[in-house]
Amino acid sequence: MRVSNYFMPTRKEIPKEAEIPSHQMMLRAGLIRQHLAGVYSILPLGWRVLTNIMKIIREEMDRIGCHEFYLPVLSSADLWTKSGRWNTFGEDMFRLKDRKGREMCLAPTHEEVFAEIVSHDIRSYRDLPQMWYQIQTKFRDEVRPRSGLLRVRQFFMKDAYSFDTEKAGLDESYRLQREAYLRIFERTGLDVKVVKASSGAMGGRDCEEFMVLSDSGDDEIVNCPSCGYAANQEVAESNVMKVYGSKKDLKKVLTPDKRTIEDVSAFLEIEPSRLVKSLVYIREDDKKPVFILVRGDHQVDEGKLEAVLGECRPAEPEEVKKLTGADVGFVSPVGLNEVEVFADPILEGTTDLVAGANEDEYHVIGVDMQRDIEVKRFVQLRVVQATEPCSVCGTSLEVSRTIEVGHIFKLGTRYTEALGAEFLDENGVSHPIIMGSYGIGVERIMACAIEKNFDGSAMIWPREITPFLIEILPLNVTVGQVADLAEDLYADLSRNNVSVILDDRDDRAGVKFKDADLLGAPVLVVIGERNLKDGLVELRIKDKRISENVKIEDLKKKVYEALDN
RNA sequence: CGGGGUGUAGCGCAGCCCGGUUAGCGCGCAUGCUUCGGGAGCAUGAGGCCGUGAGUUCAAAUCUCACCACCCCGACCA
Repeated sequence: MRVSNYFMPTRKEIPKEAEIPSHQMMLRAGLIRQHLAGVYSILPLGWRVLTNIMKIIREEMDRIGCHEFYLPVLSSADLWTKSGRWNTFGEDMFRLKDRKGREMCLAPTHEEVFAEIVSHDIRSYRDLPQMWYQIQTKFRDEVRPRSGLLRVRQFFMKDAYSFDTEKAGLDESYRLQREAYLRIFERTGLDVKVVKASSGAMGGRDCEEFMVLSDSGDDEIVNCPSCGYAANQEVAESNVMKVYGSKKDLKKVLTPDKRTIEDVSAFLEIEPSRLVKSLVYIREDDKKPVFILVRGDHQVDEGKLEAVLGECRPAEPEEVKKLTGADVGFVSPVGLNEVEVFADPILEGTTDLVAGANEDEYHVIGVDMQRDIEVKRFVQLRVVQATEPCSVCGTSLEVSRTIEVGHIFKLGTRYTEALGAEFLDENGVSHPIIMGSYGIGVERIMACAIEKNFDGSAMIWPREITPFLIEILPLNVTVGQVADLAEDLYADLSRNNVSVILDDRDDRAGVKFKDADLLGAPVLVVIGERNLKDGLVELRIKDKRISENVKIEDLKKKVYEALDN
């Protein structure tokens, strides 16, 4: 490729809509342009990176016997109604009607469509197991698209599905996918952490997420540097020591206008950890209120909460008032036995606590969890904070922001049962097929690779996904010898199918260097008059931090060496 | 959806408070001359429904209202 006729619209200034490094880089280097919130055009340079990533994914999927499909994006409402997701996907699904008024959607994922194919064309245990995948555009009407390509409404997903006759088979399919994922992320140059996660709307049992540590991410993981325990915050646990306290009688105290933990704690001169934080949530299925209790210095994690309660929402202040007779800030389950209570385990058996009195301007002290509150279930609902002890080995935990690049699920029979995908076993007995689901966000891989390899002005791409492996930079193409040498090297590399780009523009050196920095080829050959006088050419192996002047006669040999390692 | 912010030339911004000539600056773009190993210098030039609509006014980029778009922070996901 020649820069002179390539479309690579670089930008000197950072577009103001971009805050995170990958977004800035992609706009400045001319990889993408925004079309709508969360919808981007991918320009030639960006497309080269994405196709490289897809190529790696295809190779690794093929390697484990997973076969590529191409499924429709347009999908009928019927199918989604059968699986129950026409409703549960809610607003996140793009919906439309055809000219006859038939309801359809733009598929946000493809469990249903694959399961439908299985249900039609797989009959026997002899046909199983199968692993299928596709790399396809997905549409999700995200509540808030953001962070460049990290959270968008139209994106490429590699989604794979496994179909097995028994649980052990699913375990094996899952293992194969998991290992393929690790290879994919290694080849794309990402350092991933595999964490336990919540399966959320997908349903199913076990699942793990592949996370790249980055401050630009919008996920939080907890991990133990010692034993390797790692989990998404939404399922993470820790082992905080209980503080028991002494037995005291319950006593009502005046706490005028002290509504927050900080206020009450300061006013009564009692540590926040001695307070009980009582929150009221309304469960969506039966519309009943529930009390959620955590220690005063802790936060409730709504992800964990939903895992226990199902869908729920914080109660409105009026609802709290009606339930307890007091304003938010003065409430607790003390004396309200008819309301269900879920409490964090570190409160279990503790005493001498402070809680709301269910009367405005009053709290109660001397609360005894056992004596004064009837807890339905003790379960970890709190946000795990950094430095809390690991529940496995006791080491101080780390909490990090991450970007989710992959997610694998052991789905089980949720979709196959709903869609009637069954097989006959050796005895002619019918069983639902056991399914697994495995996703990768293709653009997110690109964004993550940038987050790790862009320093604000220059990019160095990982070799397997770089748009070009090597760039040739003749500094002054009007000088015959410079141009000739560049053209000669370019012709040679092209002949050998090396991914090469030649900046043959008659432009100033500074401009060409800056564009080369944004282009990010790991190998750069700088051909300038100054060095040429001494018979030298500059070879930069940027991903190895090497820069050397090599003799013209050694150039090709050195270049191929640089490309090889 | 709740909270915060921004819409003026392709990009980055000033002007708006306190209405009043042909709406400005930098970058980029075009042409010419000079320059030529890290986003050059000089000169000339093209490029604007001041987000949209309604209102107030003799007069609106500027004031009022509504709407729209985009960005950021929170709840969902690859």
